[in-house]
Amino acid sequence: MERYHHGDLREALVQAGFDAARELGADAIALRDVTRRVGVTPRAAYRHFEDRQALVLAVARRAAARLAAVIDARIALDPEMDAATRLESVGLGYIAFALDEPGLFDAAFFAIGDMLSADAPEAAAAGGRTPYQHLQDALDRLVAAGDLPAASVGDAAIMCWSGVHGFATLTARGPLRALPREVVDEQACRLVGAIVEAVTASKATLA
Amino acid sequence: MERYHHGDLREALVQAGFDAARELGADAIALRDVTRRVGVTPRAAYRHFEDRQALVLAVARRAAARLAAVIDARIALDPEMDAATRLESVGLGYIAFALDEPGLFDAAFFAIGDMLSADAPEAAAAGGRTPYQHLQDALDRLVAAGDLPAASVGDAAIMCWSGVHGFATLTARGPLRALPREVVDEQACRLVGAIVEAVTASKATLA
DNA sequence: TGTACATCAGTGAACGCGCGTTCACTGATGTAC
DNA sequence: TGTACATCAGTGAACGCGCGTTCACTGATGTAC
Repeated sequence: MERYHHGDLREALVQAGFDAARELGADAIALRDVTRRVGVTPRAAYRHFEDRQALVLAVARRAAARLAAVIDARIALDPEMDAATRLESVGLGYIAFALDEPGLFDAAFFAIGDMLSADAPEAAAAGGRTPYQHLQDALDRLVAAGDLPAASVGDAAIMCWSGVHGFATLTARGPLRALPREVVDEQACRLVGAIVEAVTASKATLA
Repeated sequence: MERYHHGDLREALVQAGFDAARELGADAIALRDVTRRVGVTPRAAYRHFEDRQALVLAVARRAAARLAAVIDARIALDPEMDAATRLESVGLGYIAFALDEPGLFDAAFFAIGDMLSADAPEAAAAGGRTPYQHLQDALDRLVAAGDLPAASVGDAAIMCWSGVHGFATLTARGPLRALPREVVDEQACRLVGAIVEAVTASKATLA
């Protein structure tokens, strides 16, 4: 089974890094460890990646893609949901991912940054969207529905992302990590509901 | 000047760790590096700290105290401000600290967790309050002013902290770190304003 | 169809690094008499 | 007031670890003729 020419060593290395990140977060993505997992010499990694940083980035994109897939799945539950509900689904998917996969969430955060300016296709899920594109998309639908002025999309994106990311950070690995899961889930619903309400309420305030 | 018995080596080590964290964050607090900065043998640190973790915690508390001091200073600008303005000051102080001292902010986050259940006095600033106590205090004043139902304080705390922490993380070292400072400052004002509005609006919704 | 050979993907060993932690120790300090 | 001595706070050297990265190399592969 272990042939000399590996077949797709690059893929295997990214997957091993993904597994490592899942267990312990982005810092745990070590080039030596990853090659060890695959059963290959450390040197072999340099045939496929410039340096450690390049490997970490590839893993981060894969983790981001997984997050996008989680959001995809939430939306797929009810493709006909209205724009506000869709925005809530994006936020709740984000939080659920952070709680269920704190290591991957940590790693993904590395890659999500790319998505602001030039989006990396590797960070998209099967549905074709990156996590940030999901947020954008939901906000656009809110605009189309007349519940958000187009000029407020930028502010709304920052507000949604900040609230949801902060909550995810605090509860997944931060100071609120000791809260029981059901309490966290309930708080998440309330928080996301309040954010969406605040964002759409700005229609009246700013329009 | 360098006497054999150091005088207060413990204090010197915490300060050196603080300096290290300021430059590069919590991960940069290395026991060997810290003793090197102070000009002392690595072994000497074990006379004052159980292990590295204990040193990191001490530094984290000092960083949290610094954050509390920044908030103190904002509030001191106008001791007569109303409750809502005070809450905004807490949030804006939190964000400003993260932007001005990302390394210390990173380190402080370690310690802020303690503040939920048993507060560590070392994490308080001269004013006597820890960062989290500042938030609690501002919310209590909102309740006293009749702008927030007492039953909503818990939800409000999570909402405020999440929004502000997320924004701070995204802009200080996260994906939005490239935004120019003046844009960040303006967004911070809008975000904090919206959060406080949302929190106090819940009076109508929930009361 | 069979073989020569260039290309490519790995090997295996070594480098220097900084880390946390432990060893047996020694020099400085201050207290008891 | 002077000295013996227990206590304490440091020294200095070493341990084993895992890391990223570089070296010269060799075994496998597939293409050209």
